Amino acid sequence: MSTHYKGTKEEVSALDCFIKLLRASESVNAAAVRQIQANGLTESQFGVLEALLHLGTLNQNQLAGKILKSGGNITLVIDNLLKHGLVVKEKRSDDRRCYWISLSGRGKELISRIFPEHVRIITERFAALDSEEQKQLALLCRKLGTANHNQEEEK
Amino acid sequence: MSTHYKGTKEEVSALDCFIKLLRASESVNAAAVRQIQANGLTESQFGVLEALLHLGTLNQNQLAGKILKSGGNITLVIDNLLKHGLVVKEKRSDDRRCYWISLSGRGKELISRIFPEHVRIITERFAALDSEEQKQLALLCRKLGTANHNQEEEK
DNA sequence: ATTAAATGCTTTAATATTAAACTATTTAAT
DNA sequence: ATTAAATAGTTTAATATTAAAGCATTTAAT
Repeated sequence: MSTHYKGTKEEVSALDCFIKLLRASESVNAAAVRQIQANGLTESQFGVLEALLHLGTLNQNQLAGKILKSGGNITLVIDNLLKHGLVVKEKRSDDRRCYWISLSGRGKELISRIFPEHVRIITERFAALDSEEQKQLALLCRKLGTANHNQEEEK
Repeated sequence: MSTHYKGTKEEVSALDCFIKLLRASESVNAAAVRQIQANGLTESQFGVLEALLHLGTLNQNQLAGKILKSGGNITLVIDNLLKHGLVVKEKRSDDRRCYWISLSGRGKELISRIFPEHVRIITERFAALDSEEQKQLALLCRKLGTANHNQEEEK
């Protein structure tokens, strides 16, 4: 995480790139998180509501995958959303190990109101890059993400 | 955070780019975190040790800035590093509000051993991009981060 | 010199997160 | 049909994180 490290050309380049990647994503994300918290939600709660809005009813396992959190954590996140009356949890009849999680009326109202604002904030931040640059950035990130994903699988 | 959102061209492009940026940095970071944890450190502890290795003695405030965590949190992180005998904490004589935090012998030995491996892991992941692509990615990220940084200041 | 504000750090309380052990249920193998 | 393995979710214990309030010290204003 430093620009002071003496290594090979490849290492210096990769490390430098990594730091800038982290900083950029942290920086944009910070703006998003501020808005999310201003609306009384945690990042995880927002992630769950957003997934339910755009993908419809899901079970907890699927939600855990979507927001990259552990199963145990999802139990608590859903629990808190239930307390706030933002989601509905129903035991499935066809597989009684699972629950259907979906948006309540209030939940749908909330996330439908917040999400466009969320998009606006992200879009504002990305205005620093023109359309072509965004396309390039997305491509490079995908290349990096995909390559890494494959490496995970190999193990 | 969805590819299902119907918005303007700008919004769809920004959102898509944002998701890929997040995924890419999460993906590379995950590999780094695995190694850090395998060595019995938390991400924050690693960040502090790394800062001390490359920047020398710092006070807690400076460390908080480096690893982007709250002051209260640094107190605990340093405390835990002290317990493991990896850092040294000395009250400054010229400003008795501050402490000098520096690496202990063991701490220096540990981070000096771990860091090159850390670099190797990052470099491996970034091998998915050639030198020119890395330069482009770094540039785009810097542009994004810098722009955002400015927006923070404005408020 | 005195006082007010700022700074550096700690403590506390609330919340989030994970890993691991656990229960209940379903699927697959024989 | 019985049993073993896999899957979905919960609980628990340990740790991390933050925000806010507090203490000690330094700096700046008068």
